Amino acid sequence: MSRAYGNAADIPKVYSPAEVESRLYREWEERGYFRADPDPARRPFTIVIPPPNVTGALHIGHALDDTLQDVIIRFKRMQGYGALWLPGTDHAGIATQNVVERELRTQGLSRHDLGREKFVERVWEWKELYGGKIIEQLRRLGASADWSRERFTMDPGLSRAVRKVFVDLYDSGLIYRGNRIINWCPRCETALSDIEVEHSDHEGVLEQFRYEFEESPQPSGKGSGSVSVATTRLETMLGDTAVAVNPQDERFAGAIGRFAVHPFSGRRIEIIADEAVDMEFGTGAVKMTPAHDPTDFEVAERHGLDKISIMDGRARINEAGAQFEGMDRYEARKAVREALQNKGLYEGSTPHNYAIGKCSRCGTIVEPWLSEQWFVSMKPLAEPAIAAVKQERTRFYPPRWTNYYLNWMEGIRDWCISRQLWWGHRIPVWYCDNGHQWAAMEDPTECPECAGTQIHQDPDVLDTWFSSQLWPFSTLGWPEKTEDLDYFYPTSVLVTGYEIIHIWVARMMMAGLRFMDEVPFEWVYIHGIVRDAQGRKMSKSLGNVIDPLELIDRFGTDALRFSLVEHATGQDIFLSTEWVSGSRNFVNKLWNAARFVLTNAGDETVEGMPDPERLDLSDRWILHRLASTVDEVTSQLESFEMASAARSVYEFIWSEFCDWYIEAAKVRLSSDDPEVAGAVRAVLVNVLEQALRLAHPFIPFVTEEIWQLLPVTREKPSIMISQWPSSDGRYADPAAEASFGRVKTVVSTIRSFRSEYGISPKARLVPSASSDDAGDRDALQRDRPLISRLAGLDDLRVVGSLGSSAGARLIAGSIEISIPLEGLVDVAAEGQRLRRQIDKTGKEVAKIEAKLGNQGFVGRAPEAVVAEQRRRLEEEKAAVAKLQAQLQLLGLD
RNA sequence: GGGCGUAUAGCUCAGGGGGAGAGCGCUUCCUUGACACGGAAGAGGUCCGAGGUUCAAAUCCUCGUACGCCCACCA
Repeated sequence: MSRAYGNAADIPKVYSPAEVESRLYREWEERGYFRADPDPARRPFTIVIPPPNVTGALHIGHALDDTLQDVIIRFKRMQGYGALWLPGTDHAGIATQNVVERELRTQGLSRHDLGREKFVERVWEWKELYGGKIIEQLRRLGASADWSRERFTMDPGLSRAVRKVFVDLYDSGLIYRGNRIINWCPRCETALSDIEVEHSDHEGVLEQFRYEFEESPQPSGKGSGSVSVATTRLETMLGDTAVAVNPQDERFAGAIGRFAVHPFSGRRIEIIADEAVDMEFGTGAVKMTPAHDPTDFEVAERHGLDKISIMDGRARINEAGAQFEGMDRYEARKAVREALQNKGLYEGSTPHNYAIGKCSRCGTIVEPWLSEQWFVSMKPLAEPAIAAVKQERTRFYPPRWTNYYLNWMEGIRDWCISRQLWWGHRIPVWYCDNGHQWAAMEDPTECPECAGTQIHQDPDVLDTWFSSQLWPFSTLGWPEKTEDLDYFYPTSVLVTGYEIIHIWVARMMMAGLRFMDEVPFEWVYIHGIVRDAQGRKMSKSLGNVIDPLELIDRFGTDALRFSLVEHATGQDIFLSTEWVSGSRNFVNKLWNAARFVLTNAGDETVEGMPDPERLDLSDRWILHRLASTVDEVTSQLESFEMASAARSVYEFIWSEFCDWYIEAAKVRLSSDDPEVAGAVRAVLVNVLEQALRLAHPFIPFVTEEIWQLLPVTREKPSIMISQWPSSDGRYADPAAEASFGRVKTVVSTIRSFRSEYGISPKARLVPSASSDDAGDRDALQRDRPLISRLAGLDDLRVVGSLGSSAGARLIAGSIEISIPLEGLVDVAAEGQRLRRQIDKTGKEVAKIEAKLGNQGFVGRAPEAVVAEQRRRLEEEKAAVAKLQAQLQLLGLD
C-alpha cells in the first residue's frame, strides 16, 4: 500500500479524509482484498446485502445497514474466515417502472405509446445509465464487498432461479390463479400484496341510507318497509347485491328472505343472514358489495351472491354503475349521495374514524377490487419456516423479533404475486386456444397437451419480492450446483431493519427451506431505523432527509460510520450531525496520537515488545487494558453488541491510551537511558498498532493510513487483511491496574485541588505524600516522577508521616497528601471546601452503616459483598477523620 | 381490537440486583513541544408513578401514566 508521508514531521495536525479515502479504497479494490473464494482451509462467513433498489440513491438507512455489515465482515475477515460480503441490486418492479414512466411523461409519452417491448428496453437503458449510482455510493462508504460477485435480480442466472421456483411451486399446486378481492392501486394500475398497503387513520364519515322493500310492509312489522345500512364508501352501493344481518338479531328477524330494490340498477337486493355481521355496529345491517370488499366477497361465496364490479382499473365507474358511468370514484360518491337525497333515501352521516389503505409506492388510496390474479399458498411454506426458528436453526438478535416473526408467520395469508406491470420477471405461464394452461422453464412453441401452436404467455409480471426471496442462494448460482453455493450457503448473518422482516426475511426463510432444504442464514441481526433528530421518519416531503454523502463530505466516511455504529443499540436512531462531528473529533484524536507516536518512534523498525523487566508500571497498565479491551471488543462483536464494541474502542483509545498512557510515556521518553526510551517507544508503537487493528472495522480508512506509516515489520501489506488482535493472557496484570489506579487517583486529587483554588499551573508545588501502608509508600516513591509529571508538580516528597505539617490535607484513597498553602490559597475557601467534603463523605458513611446494621444484609448477603462494604466504611470514616483534622489544622474547627 | 418498544443529567442516549454513566451543551482555568476537531477541573439526577419480590431494586415482577411504533377485512 502507498505511504503518504516521507517522514513523520510532515504529517499534518488535522486529518483530511477525502484524499485518503479515495486512494485507499482504490488500492484495496485493485489488490483484490474484497474478494472471497471458497477455501477449504478457512471457515466460511457470508453476508448477502439486502439489495437496494437499482433506482435508488444511498440514504442514511443504507448507510447504517451497510456499515454494520461492513464492520462485521471486516472483523470476520481479520479473524481469518473466508469472508464474503455479496453485493447487488434489486430491480424493484413498481418503483423502477414508475421512475421511467415519470421520465416519459415529461416527454408527453406514456408506456402505452411505446408498447411493452420498447418500454422494457427503455427501462434497461435507464438502468444501465443510472442504476449503478448506489453501488458507487456504497464504495464511498468503505464497503468491502466482493464486487466480482455483484448481482442483479434480473441477471440471467437469477431469472432462471425465479422460473425454476415458479414452475416448481406451480407444479406442486402451491401457486394458483384465482378471481379474488385484492388490493388494487388505481394509479399504478396493478395489484398489490397485503404488505404493500400502508394503513393510516383517517377522519371520515359513516353515511347511512335505506333500501326499500319491493313488496308492501307486513302489517305486524313496524317500520319494516325498508332497511337502513351504513357505509364509508357510499359509491360502492352501486355494486350492492344483498343486505346482510346477523341471524341472532331479532330486529331483523322478519326481514330475512325479503327483497329490496336497488334505486339505480333496479336489481333485487335480498336480505340474508350471516354470522359475519356485528350487531353492535352501524345499523346492524350491512350492504353487500362482493366485488369491492373482502368480507362481502366471503359472504357472497357462502350465499351464492352475484359479484358485480362497478369500477375499471383506474377506479372510474363502469357501465354497471348506471347513470354514474365514467365518474371517478370520489365524484361518484358525491353524485350518489345527491341522487339518494333526491330520492329521499339518504339518512345522513356521522363522523367516523377508520384506517385507510394506501399504496406503499405512490400513496394513492388502494381500492379493494375483484380480479384474476396469481397467488402462492403460504401455509405449507410457512410451517417449516416456523419450525426452523422455534428450533433456533435461525436466531434473531435482539431476540424479541423472534415473536414478531412467529406471530406473523402463524397468521400468514396467501400472497398475491402477479403485478400488472411490464418491468419484472414475466410469469412463466402459457395458455393455448384450447384452454390449456401450463408453466414452463423454457419458452414453449406449442401446447404440451394439444400441440396447438396458438399460444400466449401470461401478460403479468411477478412481485419484486418473488425474486428477492431467493437472494441468499440465487446469488450464489442456484439452481446450478456451484462451488460457491456449497461453500457460502447457508449465509451467516442477515443484517436488516425490522420494517422488512415480513416482506423479505420471512419469505427468504420459506424459500430457503423449500429449495435449499436449509435455513438461509444462521442469524438475523435487526437494527433500528434512522430518524431525524426529532424522531421523525425521514422523508422527502418533510424535507428532513439527511444525506449520508453530505456527511461524508463534511466529516469523512470514518466519522459517519463510527457515529452510526456507536448508536446501533437496537433502538431507532435519532441522528444528529453533532454526533458525526464528535466522531470526526475522535478520528482526529487518533490521528494526532499517531502523530505523537510517529514523531517519537524514530526511523528504526520496532521489533516486537521489550523484555518484560523493562516494562514500567504505565506500560504494564496499558498492556493490561489493551488485553481486556481486545477480549471485550471481540466478544461484543461476536454477539452483535455493536454500539458497545464501538464504545470500548473509543474509551480505550481516548480515555486510556491518549489521556493517560501517552502522557505517562512522555516522562521516560526524555530519559537519558536509551534502553528506557527505547522500551517506551516499542510499547507506544505496539499498543497503537493493535489499537488500530481493533478500530479498523469501524473506521477503516484512518486506521489503514496510520498503519502504513508505523515503523513495524508486517506480515501483511494491509491492515484490512491483517490478523485480528488476540489477548494471549501474557499481559493480563490486575496488579498493574490497581497500582496505576492509585497513581490516577493521586494525580486527579491534586489537579482538583489546584483547579478549585485557581492555583496557577506555573506555581511551584511540592506536596508531601504518605500512607499508613508501607507498600503504598514504596510505590509512591517509585512513581514519584510519573505523578509529578502528570500532576504538574515540581516534586513529590514521600514521607513516613505527614505529622502536623501545615498545608492542605488531601485524601486520595489510602494516600494522604499535604500541600503547603503559603501564599497560594484563601484559607476560608479551603475551609468551605473541607466542610462540603465532610458532609458528602459523612452521608456516605451513614448509608453504609445503615446497610451493615441491617441483620439481613450481614446474615444473607454474599460474604464478599459484606466485606467490601466494611472496607468501604473504614475508608470513608478515615477520610472524614482526616478532613476534620485538616479543618482543625487550619484553625477553623 | 391485538402486539411491541421507550421513560436515567439542560439535550441525545448507554448501562443495569450491592459505590448514578457517556457525548453534546454549560461554568472556570490552560495558546505545557500529538491534538483548541485539544487539555484540566467542575456544576447538574426522588434513574416516570404506585405496589410487590429481596438482606439489598434505578435494575426483576405486577399495575398505572405518558410517548412512539407495528399488525388488523368492523361495514
